[in-house]
Amino acid sequence: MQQKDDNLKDIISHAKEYGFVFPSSEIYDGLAATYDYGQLGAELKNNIKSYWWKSMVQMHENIVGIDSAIFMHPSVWKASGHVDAFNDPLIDNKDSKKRYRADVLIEENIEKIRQKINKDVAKGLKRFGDDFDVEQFKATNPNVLRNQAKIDSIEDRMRTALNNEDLEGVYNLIIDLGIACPVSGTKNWTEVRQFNLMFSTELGSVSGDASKIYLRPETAQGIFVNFLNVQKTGRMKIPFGIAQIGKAFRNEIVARQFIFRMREFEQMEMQFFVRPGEEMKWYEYWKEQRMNWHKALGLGEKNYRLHDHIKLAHYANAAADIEFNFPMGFKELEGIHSRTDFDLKQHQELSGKKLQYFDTELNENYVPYVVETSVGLDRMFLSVLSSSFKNELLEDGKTRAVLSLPYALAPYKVAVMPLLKRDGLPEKAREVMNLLKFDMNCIYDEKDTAGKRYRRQDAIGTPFCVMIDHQTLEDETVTIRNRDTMKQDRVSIQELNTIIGEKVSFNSLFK
RNA sequence: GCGGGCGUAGCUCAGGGGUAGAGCAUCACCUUGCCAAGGUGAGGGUCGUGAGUUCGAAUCUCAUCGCCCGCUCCA
Repeated sequence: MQQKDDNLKDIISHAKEYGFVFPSSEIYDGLAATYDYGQLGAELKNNIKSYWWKSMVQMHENIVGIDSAIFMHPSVWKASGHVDAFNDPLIDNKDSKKRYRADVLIEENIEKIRQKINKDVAKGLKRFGDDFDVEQFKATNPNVLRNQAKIDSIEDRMRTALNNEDLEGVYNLIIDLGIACPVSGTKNWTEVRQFNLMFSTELGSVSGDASKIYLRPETAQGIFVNFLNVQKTGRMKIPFGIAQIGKAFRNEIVARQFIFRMREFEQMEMQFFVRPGEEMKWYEYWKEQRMNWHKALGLGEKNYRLHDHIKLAHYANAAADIEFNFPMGFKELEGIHSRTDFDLKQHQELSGKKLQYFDTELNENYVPYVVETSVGLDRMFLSVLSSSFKNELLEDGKTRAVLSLPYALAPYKVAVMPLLKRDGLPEKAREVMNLLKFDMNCIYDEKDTAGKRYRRQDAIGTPFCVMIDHQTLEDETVTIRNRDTMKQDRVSIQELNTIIGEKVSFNSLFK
């Protein structure tokens, strides 16, 4: 484990040193768990997006892509369940260091009082036997009445406080009830704090409740609200999918572990609309497809595993994670969920608009079921980076830092370099670079010794280095050096585009 | 929020009361010429911030801020 943590540290500093990922706002001491992608990170990230987009959208006739807004109508999040389900008042016990949901603590207290009533009822039953009228007893017994009044008053105070978002009121209620921590037994509480999953902001220039809107906590809803738009304008026939890449925001209580869990992150999602009753078939189909997609990258098959969820979210009837062996251990990389017709039905209800599909084969209308695939782009980035980063021990006892990125994902595909900074070699190198730069991202480097330059390219994952030497001037050939084998071949300049182009193309991944 | 760790040059760190150092990196020149770390020179730091103690604080005290790790939450 120690080894693994150190490994993550090395990756973080390597990422910073070479311009992949910087801590955000670093000159102001940074902002917790927020990161910026640098010049090479942006290239790598874009390449990952391309890999996903090409394989999901362009290679499936029945999947199209959209790009919806981050701001959405507030009702969207009521419909999706996000407003109600993720809005918890939390409180900490200072002695046990345990954190509780404040409303749950109060509920438990109420439950205790309810038990007292039940005890009294049980006593009555024992004493009077079959003649005992439970309802009448509850309505008249002073003990029961007193306890019931207590419950009513607590529930009333709690409801009022929660509805008014009066956190102090919730705190006072806990204190007044004398609730103690089950672990430490003390009543030494922190204040009650609200943890909202969603970030909110004000739309328009006048602040007020009416203009409060949220930053989307998932991109999926942008797809659901456009279901009909896309289906009709694209004349889509079920089964079909809508894909999207975009940012989402979640106010995680702890956002940690580099770019693995951030409050601002990017998702690559596809919602696949299917006939009711066929969802499990497609769920299995996409589980397999998505796993194959990951494995095609060649980061190591043993680094992936499938984890089926036992506890399901409120909208799902089946769910699985594709987990990756990150430096911190196996963690979720992609989720595949059978979301049923929950979302479309909810939107249909709240919007009052029919969100249905007329199936000409069945000759009937229905709300489609949905199978979702959702990859964390930043997690994908980390999986690629962490599994590619190596400190190799070479035969001569020296070490080299190398990023063995999949060729298609590498920020630069080729580095062009003159062996010497004179004799017309730099000019010739520029010529070669001009030949290649329209087809692939190139970098030019003439500083330092050849070996040093090779190492620099290894460290940023550039698959190929083309060296222009004196022989080049005579016969138009160059050496091309491979990042992984460190072997060189001499080839003619004319062949370069084909030779390199073939190897760095996405096609090799799709086959 | 709690607990722990850490803030000195771009990076890795040394220095623990007398006014800031090394290696690497950067830049220039020389040398070499296909797998990093040859030579010479140069630039670069109000030692996280603020207060206190002291003749004097990077160094001691207190506070504060930030980052990292762990715990609580997680679609």
